[in-house]
Amino acid sequence: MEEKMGRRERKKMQSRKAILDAAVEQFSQKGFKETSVADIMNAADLGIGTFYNYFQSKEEILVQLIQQMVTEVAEALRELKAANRPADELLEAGCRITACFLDKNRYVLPLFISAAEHSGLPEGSDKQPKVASPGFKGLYERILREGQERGEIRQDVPPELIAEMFHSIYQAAALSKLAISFQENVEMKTRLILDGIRVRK
Amino acid sequence: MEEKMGRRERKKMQSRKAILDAAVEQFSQKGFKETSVADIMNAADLGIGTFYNYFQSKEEILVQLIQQMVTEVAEALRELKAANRPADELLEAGCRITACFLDKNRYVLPLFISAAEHSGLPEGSDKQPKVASPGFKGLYERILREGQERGEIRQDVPPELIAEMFHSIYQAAALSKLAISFQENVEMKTRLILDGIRVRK
DNA sequence: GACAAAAATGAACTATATTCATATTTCGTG
DNA sequence: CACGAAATATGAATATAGTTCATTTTTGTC
Repeated sequence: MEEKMGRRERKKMQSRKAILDAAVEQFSQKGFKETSVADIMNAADLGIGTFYNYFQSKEEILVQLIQQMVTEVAEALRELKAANRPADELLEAGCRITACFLDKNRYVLPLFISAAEHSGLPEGSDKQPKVASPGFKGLYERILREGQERGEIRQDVPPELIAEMFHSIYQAAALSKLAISFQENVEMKTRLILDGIRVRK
Repeated sequence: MEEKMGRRERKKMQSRKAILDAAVEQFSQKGFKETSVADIMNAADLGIGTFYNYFQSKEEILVQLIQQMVTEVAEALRELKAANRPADELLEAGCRITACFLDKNRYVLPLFISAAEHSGLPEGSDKQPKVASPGFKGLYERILREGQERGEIRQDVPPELIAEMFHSIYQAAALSKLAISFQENVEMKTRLILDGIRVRK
């Protein structure tokens, strides 16, 4: 890989990072819609026009932020999966990892939610950004499928469906107004699902 | 109740309905964000300014639309609940009613989703419209609680949590890209949860 | 130091939500 | 019926924010 990097590229990375950081800060504080591109660029101490040298639109930066976070968590999950543990254990651990990540990075919750917004666009719309979930959902799906192959998970539940369910649990927990913590919320639900899909001995 | 209504009020209702209908049509077709107030009012054959005699903002009309739909479904559920059937049966029927309603009213799905958008706003924001869910979630919660009292539902699962879970299932199904129908999607997940929370005999 | 490529910039452009002063319609009253 | 007041309708004007672009500034090379 390229380890060398001219001053130019380094500077460009710096600006990019400054914009991303400022965006996280502003989005977390005021929400996506209430944050203007001008807000972001002021916080980043850069001219407004500069924004469009790095991102195609205000929406794109949100998508990239989410993408980045999902990748980070998915990476941790993938490592765990390599250890070849039974599916239910993996899923429970996965939920713990995710919850832990979100707990440490409180600011992502509002972003996570803002992402849902874009799904409101009608099917064909070319503006529709393909948001991050495949990374997550695909991984969960594979874990479940392999669990089925090993006879740990019931055969009569479609993995895509359960994966979707796990995903929606995170989404819902992020929005939750309940008194319990994100972690508790997600763990209880996860265990419930696992009880439902585990092959009973 | 007032059954009498002057021509004036009748006309006002007419305009209101025209705007709501036009909004549903336009939102369903182009999505919330892509629909302008002008689009709505053109479709309703009314002046643009008139919109603001009926709704405070473009967001408010979305909230009212959702509110209206949720109320409609919740009403059907409430009737069913009066029949005093066991909780799991009620919940399964509830899911069927909701799925059926959404199937008949395809246009609400995009709206349903657009509603999530507003949850992205930070907590304190006075702009945050309190969206519809309480009607739904509250009802599910009560059904679950009564099921617990009758010993049909496990005591160790907080009803608020399960209610939230059901809610998120609908949300997710609306967004789902899976091949199966909304109805199938929701029914499978519902049965899974029910299996998890029913008291085993 | 001079030239070219890359990056930064903010004024100008565009689109759209919202306001508002005015016009039109409705309806009770003399 | 006529009149005035209250309700409703209206679209031009305003304000805001995303995006473009011609220009300037910075960076790297010879």
